[in-house]
Amino acid sequence: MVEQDRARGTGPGARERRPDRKPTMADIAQHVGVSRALVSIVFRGKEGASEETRRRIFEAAAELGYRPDSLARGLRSNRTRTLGVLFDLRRPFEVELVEHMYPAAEQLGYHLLLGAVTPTRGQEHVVDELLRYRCEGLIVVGPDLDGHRLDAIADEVRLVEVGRAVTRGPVDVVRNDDALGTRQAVEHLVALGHRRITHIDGGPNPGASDRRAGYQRAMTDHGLAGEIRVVPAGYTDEDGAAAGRRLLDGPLPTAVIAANDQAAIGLLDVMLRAGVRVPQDLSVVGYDDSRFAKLPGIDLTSVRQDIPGMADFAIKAVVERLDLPEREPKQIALPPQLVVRGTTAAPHGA
Amino acid sequence: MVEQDRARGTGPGARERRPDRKPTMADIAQHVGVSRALVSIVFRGKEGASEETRRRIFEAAAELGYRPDSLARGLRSNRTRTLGVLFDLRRPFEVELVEHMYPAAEQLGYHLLLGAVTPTRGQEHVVDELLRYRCEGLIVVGPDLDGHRLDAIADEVRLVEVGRAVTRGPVDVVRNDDALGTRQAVEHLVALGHRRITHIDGGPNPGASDRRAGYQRAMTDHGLAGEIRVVPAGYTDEDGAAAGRRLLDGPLPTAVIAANDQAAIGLLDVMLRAGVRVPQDLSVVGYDDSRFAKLPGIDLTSVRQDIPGMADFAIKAVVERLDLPEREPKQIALPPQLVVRGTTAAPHGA
DNA sequence: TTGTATGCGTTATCAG
DNA sequence: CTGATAACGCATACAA
Repeated sequence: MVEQDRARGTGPGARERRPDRKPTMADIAQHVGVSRALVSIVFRGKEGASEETRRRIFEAAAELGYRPDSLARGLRSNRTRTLGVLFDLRRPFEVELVEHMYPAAEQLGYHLLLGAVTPTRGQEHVVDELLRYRCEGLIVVGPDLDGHRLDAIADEVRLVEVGRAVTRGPVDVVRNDDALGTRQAVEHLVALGHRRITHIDGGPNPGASDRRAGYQRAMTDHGLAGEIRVVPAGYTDEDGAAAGRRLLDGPLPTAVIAANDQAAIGLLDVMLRAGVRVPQDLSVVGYDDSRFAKLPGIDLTSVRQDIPGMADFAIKAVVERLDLPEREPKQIALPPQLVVRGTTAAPHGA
Repeated sequence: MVEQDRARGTGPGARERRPDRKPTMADIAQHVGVSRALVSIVFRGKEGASEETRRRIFEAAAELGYRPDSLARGLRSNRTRTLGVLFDLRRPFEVELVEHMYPAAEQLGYHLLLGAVTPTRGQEHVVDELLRYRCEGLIVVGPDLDGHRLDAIADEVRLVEVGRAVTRGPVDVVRNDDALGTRQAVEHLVALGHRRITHIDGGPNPGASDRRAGYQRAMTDHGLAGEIRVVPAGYTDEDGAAAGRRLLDGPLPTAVIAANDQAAIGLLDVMLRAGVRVPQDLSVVGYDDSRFAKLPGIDLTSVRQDIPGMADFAIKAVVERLDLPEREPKQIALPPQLVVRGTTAAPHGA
């Protein structure tokens, strides 16, 4: 019932101009006058073909517009050299992480297959899609799945988790040392002379509990256990703004450390509207060093995660486990770095 | 004779626990006790299998952890139902566009294959990669390639350009009506009572010339041709800040329309530092309605592009050209929408 | 250095 | 509904 036989010059007429069929290895073999196998050898860069033959084959390929077929190649060789990356397109942090994975993968001879989680596509769906393409490793950024589900996946494919560990299985984990980040913030403020430093908490969000713990331990280590204050909030502007309003009800601290930049910005806005000067009356530190932090007019002191380092580790970990089947999974927490900008200064009394 | 020889439990030992090989259709056919062809029919959702059989097959697939192989499927059927999307990971606008393409593609039964352009991967490279995976259509967001190169690509695959047209070939183009956006901004300001409205130009960047032209025509249409002022700038904070400093040298206009949000923010910062109150002394309009515009403390009136509409059009266009081979390529410019926030108000004298 | 034969997992067609 | 058979484009041992 496929009645549309669109005869594109089927007859004996000339058909050199536009090949209506994608050229294959057979076409270029015939064009050059060698066997298909030899063409395969040349395209894989294996030895077994003379320099002259290589040249002629590449020439013919360029002329005919030939391009190796990834599907056929992966199917036949049972080796796709592809790594799936699961991440959330709406999170700039994750997008930036992915961007840095490319050079690392390329250098090791692997391709990246992007699996974007969006409001319409859950993690399950994306993992399934990636696995259908036979990716050999999977890098899951900010996993939301429960541990059991990821355990099952780790059974089929090498797995790396970025951001947090949700699995007990043979899985590499790379994350930011969140606690160290807030510790650096505390130490920066203490060095400036602050003592009354309040933490705007991130609630149940990823990394938030470590950031809080880091704050608390650092305060304690500096003899400021008595000054510890934690205001419950979250990771949004609105959370930060609400925390700011609560802060305004009582005597202000001289500095706050927010669980992330968004919350810091919401708080900043409330403070400025209330006539609180930053950094003269109040120092503010964010977390993530997002693009917002760098904006003129915000210029927020913030904690930067080592994104290139995390991307690099994730790629190398999965490739190593692919190459060395018995390598033990590793877990690592990379140190962040405090970026000092205009929202922190010595407190009034100092 | 090729049918039965892949005996799973060949040896006498039990090895049911962990299949060390990825299950295939043959495995699940054998498990259920039907033919492989029938399993194929069921997984393709074609008619020819009883309800009962379907159920048993899906059950067995779930039990064995079977997943259809996209590589083999695409290779054999010569139909991947995959659309390649070329975009720049570092541009939030493009990322958001891609996010909105998913539901549209899914609904039409197509998959998206993401081809991210990064500092280490040029457009050429990405196009090549996408084509190797046999995607049937290609959506190029913000094309940088020269026309000739894209013409050649349009020859191999259905092509849609988003953002601007660089090709003369059979290509669909969807873009924002940039001129209409600045016209809306002008009309908003005129309605508020402004007459001295200056444009902060976007230089050679995409869309900038249309935005400038829209401003000029709208001013003229409102009898304000004599008030037209264009300050050369660009798309960055710094460009906007420099333009702001130039503005401060002379008598200020009552309103400015920046070529994009970034420039508006840079200008905003310079103005606020110089003691110019916004919107009391100066109204400011941005373009793009980026995440920055929505930030508390910025709250920028801005022109929002119809991102879902553009994504939708792009997907539908490429799918239509796939299904209806003779459909003529379309070009369309979608109307943007002005989002009024806190940086615009009536001028002093009004 | 080059050619031959086989199969990867699937779709697709055909006759039973 | 079954079972056999032929591709799809390529990789890869093995023969020449």
